[in-house]
Amino acid sequence: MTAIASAGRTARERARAELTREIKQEARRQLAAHGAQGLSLRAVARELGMVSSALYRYFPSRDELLTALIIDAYDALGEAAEAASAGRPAADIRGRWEATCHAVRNWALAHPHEYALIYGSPVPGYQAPRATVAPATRVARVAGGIVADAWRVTRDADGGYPGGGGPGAGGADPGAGVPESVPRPLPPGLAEQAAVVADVIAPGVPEAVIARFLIAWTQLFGMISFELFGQLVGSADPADAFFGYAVGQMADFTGLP
Amino acid sequence: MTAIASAGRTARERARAELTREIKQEARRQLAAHGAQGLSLRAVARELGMVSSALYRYFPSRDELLTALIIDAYDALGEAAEAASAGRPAADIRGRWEATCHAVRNWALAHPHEYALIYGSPVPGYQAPRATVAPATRVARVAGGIVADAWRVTRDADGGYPGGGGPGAGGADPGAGVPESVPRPLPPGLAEQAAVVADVIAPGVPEAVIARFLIAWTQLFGMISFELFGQLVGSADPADAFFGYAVGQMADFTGLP
DNA sequence: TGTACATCAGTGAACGCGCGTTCACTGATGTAC
DNA sequence: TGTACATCAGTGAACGCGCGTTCACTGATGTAC
Repeated sequence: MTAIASAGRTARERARAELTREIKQEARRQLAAHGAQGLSLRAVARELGMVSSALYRYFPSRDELLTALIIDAYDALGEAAEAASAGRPAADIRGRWEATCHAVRNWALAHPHEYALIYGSPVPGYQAPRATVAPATRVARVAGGIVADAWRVTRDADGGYPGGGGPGAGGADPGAGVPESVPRPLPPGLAEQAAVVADVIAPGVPEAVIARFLIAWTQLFGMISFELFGQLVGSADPADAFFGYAVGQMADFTGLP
Repeated sequence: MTAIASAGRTARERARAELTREIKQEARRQLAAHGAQGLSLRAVARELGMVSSALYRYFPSRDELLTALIIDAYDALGEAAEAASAGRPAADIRGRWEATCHAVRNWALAHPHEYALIYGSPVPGYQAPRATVAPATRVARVAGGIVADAWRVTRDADGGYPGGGGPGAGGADPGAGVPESVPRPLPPGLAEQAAVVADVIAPGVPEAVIARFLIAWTQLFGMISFELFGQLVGSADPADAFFGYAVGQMADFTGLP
């Protein structure tokens, strides 16, 4: 019985860590059954065989418990995306993009209520605290990294990145031909916003590419939300084929090699 | 005092219609304040100066009231889209598309909680009845009509609709060039689903075009949801410029002239 | 190593609140003759 | 046109339920000497 230097040193600390985990786990179950608004401290306590007031030793209020669940959800999604991207060779840019998109969808399908918690309608009366901002960007960072790599590769190859003739580019090109390839100049405010996004998530990538990436990104989550929330019933449901197709199309659209 | 043949004939009927309207109106206010789960019959009655049991003369249960609100929301959104599209000349296809997209966004911004009610996370424990299906398709019908018109125009002009060389087309074209214009073959299930969508919403339009339209459509709602639910904070917020840009890009992508 | 004290987890009762729905009722409005 | 009866809107009390949070408490665990 050597003293194992585990995470929680004393028995108290270990018990506390474990119960904290169990509370969140049970809360997640409740989330799945009754939604965020239906998450009840009393029900969680009941299920764990505790008295409701005991939970206040672990979370100072219901909202703090919700916050913990939100942060965990963002982290789990971010981790899934990171693993998916890392599972492909760094040079396989399109493979990383597709794997990441599918990982996001798969996580959402596997944890629909946690997905709804972070990407669905906000819980009325609940204001997400600052602590949730950082974990929220984690998944976008994965995608941004892929776009940044794509940009570097394409530029080094021939500088022929569509609509991205350099930072701030995307000037009017009246060229005819296939409509969807007409580059449009970025409207005033968007270029600045895209520059900020690039700084945070994909340094060095021109604004025009970031703008297209944002379009692809909102498409991805719009598609997943539609699938999850039942909006595709009667059209692209089941959504597997549509999803795979859209992911490829949006990779093209963003200009991934 | 001639007998005015108004909608409700007797005084009772008129009073009933009016109160029904007032109840829904007050319920909408509650929705905005506390979300769908926080909608309370008692609170609605209280606000109207009635006793809670009186509401049961108008709606047999809380869920029926929710259903009425959902149907009204779909109808209001559909009507806004129809008006926007009809406000442009029929031949101005891109103008109709952009007006429709902006109308959807503007309605969502003006009625965020009603938008959340129909496009946000589903209310747990509430199962939308069949009666909500038809109104739900109304807004999509507007967009489908525009795509159908676009298809007719482009085909009659030169048959050069991108990726749409006829129904069921979209075959592999290995052409190099700008990445986002590479037509990809539709995966197995998607072509059939797209054909069904075409039948309902945009008759005669080839599957490949419908598939792109579905991508544009999910992008539109993904973007609006991100804006409304606070997911764009730190990137494309405020979203006006991004929205306008994306609408144009997705019109290109769908192949609108 | 053993004792005295401080810290902490969990209890059980209580506060004050709101909810959806049912039911027997009163009184006003509408209808048939 | 006037009366008798049926329909319907709204009342008020009640049922049975669940919720978040506070508080004084007991007893176990940890720490300092």
